[in-house]
Amino acid sequence: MPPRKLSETPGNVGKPATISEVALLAGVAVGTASKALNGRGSLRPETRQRVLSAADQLGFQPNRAAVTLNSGRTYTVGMITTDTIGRFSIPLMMGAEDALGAGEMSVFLCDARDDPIREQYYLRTLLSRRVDGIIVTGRRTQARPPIGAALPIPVVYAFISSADPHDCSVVPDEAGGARKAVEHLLATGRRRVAHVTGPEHHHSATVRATAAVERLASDGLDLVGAPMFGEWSEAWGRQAVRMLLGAGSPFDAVFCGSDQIARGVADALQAAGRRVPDDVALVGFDNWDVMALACQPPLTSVDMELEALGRTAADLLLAAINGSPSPGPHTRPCRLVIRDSTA
Amino acid sequence: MPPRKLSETPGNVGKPATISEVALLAGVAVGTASKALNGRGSLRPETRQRVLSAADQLGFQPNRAAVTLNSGRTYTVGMITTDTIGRFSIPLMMGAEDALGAGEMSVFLCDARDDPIREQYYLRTLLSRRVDGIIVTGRRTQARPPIGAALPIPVVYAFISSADPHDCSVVPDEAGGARKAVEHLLATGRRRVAHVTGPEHHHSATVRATAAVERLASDGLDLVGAPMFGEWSEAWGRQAVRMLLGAGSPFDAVFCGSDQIARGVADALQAAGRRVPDDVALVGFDNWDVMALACQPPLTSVDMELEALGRTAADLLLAAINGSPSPGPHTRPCRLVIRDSTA
DNA sequence: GAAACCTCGGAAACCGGTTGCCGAACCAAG
DNA sequence: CTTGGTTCGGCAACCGGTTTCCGAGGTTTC
Repeated sequence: MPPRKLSETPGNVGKPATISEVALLAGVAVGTASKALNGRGSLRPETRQRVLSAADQLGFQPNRAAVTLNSGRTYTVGMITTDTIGRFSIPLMMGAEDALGAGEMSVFLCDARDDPIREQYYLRTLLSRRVDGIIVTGRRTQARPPIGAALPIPVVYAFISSADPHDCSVVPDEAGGARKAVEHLLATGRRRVAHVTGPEHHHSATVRATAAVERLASDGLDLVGAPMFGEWSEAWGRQAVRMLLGAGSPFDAVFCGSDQIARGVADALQAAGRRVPDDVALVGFDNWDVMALACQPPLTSVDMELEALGRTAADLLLAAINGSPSPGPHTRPCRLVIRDSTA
Repeated sequence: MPPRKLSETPGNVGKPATISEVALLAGVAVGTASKALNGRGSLRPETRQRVLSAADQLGFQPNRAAVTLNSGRTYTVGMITTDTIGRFSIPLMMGAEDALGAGEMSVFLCDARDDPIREQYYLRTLLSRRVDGIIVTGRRTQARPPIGAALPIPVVYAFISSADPHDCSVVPDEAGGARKAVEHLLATGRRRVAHVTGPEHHHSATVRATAAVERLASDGLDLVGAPMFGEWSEAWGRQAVRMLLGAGSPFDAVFCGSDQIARGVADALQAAGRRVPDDVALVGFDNWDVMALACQPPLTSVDMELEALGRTAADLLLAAINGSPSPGPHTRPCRLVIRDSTA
């Protein structure tokens, strides 16, 4: 990114300059100006310089539509969030936008709002605009039907995955994240671990619960009770603690399916006179700073590294656009962030 | 440059067809096909139909670059978030994207990350892509320097405002929101209101505090103590309550500059044995569902209606693109959402 | 001094649509 | 049969660049 002056006044006003105006000012033909600006052809250095300074003087910026028309490339990708732009989409989008911007790509933002009609509308729009590729993101990790069949451009699914195993999908290793959480609890001496999480029909909830159970089993341990499926809410976390305490089975750790649940659990434990982490250690999921840091005590949590995931998705898309596709599912590790709730 | 693949799949969702292919299939000239598809010129209905079904059969979508090239319009706008995409930008962006999508416009997403260099880079990119207009958003309502001088396309500032009073800015009426909050507390019989808010150097904090003080004064009342400036965090809310209780001045309501602060206040009040709303009524700001609903009790809060604000900004931009600019600042009212914390 | 070779830059085709202009074909009227 | 008016659709210029091809002029070589 070359440092430019903030106000190139002559070029800023009115209509953008065209290459023919540049050529006229430099006293050359249009084609020659094009070569000079792109470092093509063989020109006398002096001529090239004359064109360059004319372009600079006029604040010339090539019209991308014209460039697109004969290169076939738009240097643009579409990003479709299948559901509403939310807490999970944002870091994904930021990571992707970052990686694409570094590759001189611009990003079309499309918010499909869980509506298949809108989704297809945006798909058609993007194809009409001849984007070089598409990233599909969403809130849930569950596999979804491909967004289209036999598309002329590469598509990468980020966070969500495509039901077609040949499609390129980038997903977090949620099971691995859950294992890391359990391992950390075991390493700090906990043996009686309960699990409170979201609804059973939610893919993430079952994957994480299953991984937690299996990891405990490989150390010959059982979960305290069954995995407690409920909602992704603080209220459910509080309620679950009341149920746990009522059941009477002792427990010294709770692994939660989300930070919101964990925070509800923390509040309810405190209200019941149980100390965190002394009596009960607590691990959340998502590493959502708003929850994890405001919780008392601050929450150990599993971070899915969504921004890096978005960046990876963008890199894979760029590679596919440049002719090196990486079909199939790709998994990225989660990271455990240790804070006071398990100290 | 790989050679263009010709139709290998019978599926029409495949590679983009050109208008000349449509014309060939329909047995007409290219220009005629164009007229048929756009309802221009005078064609026999039968001919028009033949072209339309040919286009349908090939899944024809006009190449937007070509359309752009001779209309000069891209049907695209840029959206620059000056700071990181976050909690405030999202509803703004969603609202704007919604309104623009309804107008057949696509949106370029640019995340400037509080970096002026990135901002100018994106501005140049957008201008090079000949977007029809630009929306500038950000996290803070404070006026900022114009993003560029004498730009050839309209610019609308949403949430943040431009320091140039001739620029079109759409901002929430934060002072009005604060007044509504105070009025509601007064209407429910509270007389001793404290105010806990964010840092004094933050524009929103001072605007809201000033409005609250003035509204109380117009009823002949004073704030309990001075406005308490601190951070936008729960921890500060908790600390402020300890300070308030320590100071000894009785209070029956706390108006908070954010929901996060309010939640901290709620927790600390409960820990101190004060009941909400019986002993102390509580009003937050932002109506951030995650905080306002999870708070115990659920929080009365001021909603800045950011999504509607984004929609308004987009509508103003569309109007400006179509030749009817609305320069200067525009203010949109806030809405008070009443919940149990002031019941 | 002539032929071969370079250098440099202009002319024009092309990308994929849109649109103004013009002429062919058809019809009715004189 | 000619004239005038209409209808319909083709031709070609144009949008703003990129790229290929080619030729003018200068230089080298024998």
